[in-house]
Amino acid sequence: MKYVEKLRNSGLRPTKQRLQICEVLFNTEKTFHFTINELEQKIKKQANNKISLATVYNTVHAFEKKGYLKQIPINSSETYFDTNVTDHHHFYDLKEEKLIDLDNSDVGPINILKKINGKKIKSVEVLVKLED
Amino acid sequence: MKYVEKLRNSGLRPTKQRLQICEVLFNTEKTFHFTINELEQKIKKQANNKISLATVYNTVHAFEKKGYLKQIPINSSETYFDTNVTDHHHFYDLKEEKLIDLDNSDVGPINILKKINGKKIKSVEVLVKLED
DNA sequence: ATCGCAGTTTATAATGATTCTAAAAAAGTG
DNA sequence: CACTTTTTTAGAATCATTATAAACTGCGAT
Ligand SMILES: [Mn+2]
Ligand SMILES: [Mn+2]
Ligand SMILES: [Zn+2]
Ligand SMILES: [Zn+2]
Repeated sequence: MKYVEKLRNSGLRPTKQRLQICEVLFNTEKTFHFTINELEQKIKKQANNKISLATVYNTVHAFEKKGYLKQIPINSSETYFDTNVTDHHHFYDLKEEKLIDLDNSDVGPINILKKINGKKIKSVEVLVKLED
Repeated sequence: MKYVEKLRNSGLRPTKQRLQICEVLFNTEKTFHFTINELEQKIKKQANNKISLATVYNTVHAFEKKGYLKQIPINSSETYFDTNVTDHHHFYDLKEEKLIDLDNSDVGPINILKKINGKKIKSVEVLVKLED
């Protein structure tokens, strides 16, 4: 399995459930955005067996902590995750409630002039809300 | 009362509760960020009488709809609101879980090059996460 | 291979922010 | 005041997420 190493190197045991979730999340051409519920549906369909919801949450949080996923800050009732962990930005289509990637090259360089004492910048994220 | 007109002009009846919440939210030098629970505490202390939690929610949402407040997209269990409704950006101090304003002038001009067919840009918000 | 243990999964319960409900109170109108 | 509409309210409901604790599994040591 191609994800066994990845998991072992992260100190995560390559369990059947984690490997299945890896397939769904990472074995694709394109990266994508998802909620936990969307992921659960995808697993059920693509791997056609169910993984406990608690395990899906646990795994997503474990992967996030290891840097394989990131959370997108959106005002939505459900948390959105992204399999694209490179620095990039987002459109948020308010009507469709869908995220669309915005490459760094689609946004001019962002220069934060203000400094906060004793703190360093961890990330800079732009959210562009879209309406009709 | 200085907020009676403001409410009437928005089609909101100037009730005792709304006026009290106006005092807490808008009768200050500086704008600020808050969660519903922080606002409830502030009301209890500053106006020393309690307003039903449902009313605080109702009022905050009514004010948001009228454009007197805005919601800040953050990954937090509680929703954050802002009494500063001008276009501006935010630092988010991950350890303190506090928002700090970033003026437009503290961030270079942002130019979104990508266009989405049939959609227009409603807002552009930058979130800068801070760590130690 | 077997043992033993820490790590993981799971069903289910608990939590907690937010929303809903429907009855009582207050505001606006004349 | 009498009447209508809006608002407030306490409490219940909702629902995404997290906690629990028992069963299971991966894996290194014997
Ligand atoms: Mn989370
Ligand atoms: Mn809300
Ligand atoms: Zn993305
Ligand atoms: Zn602000």
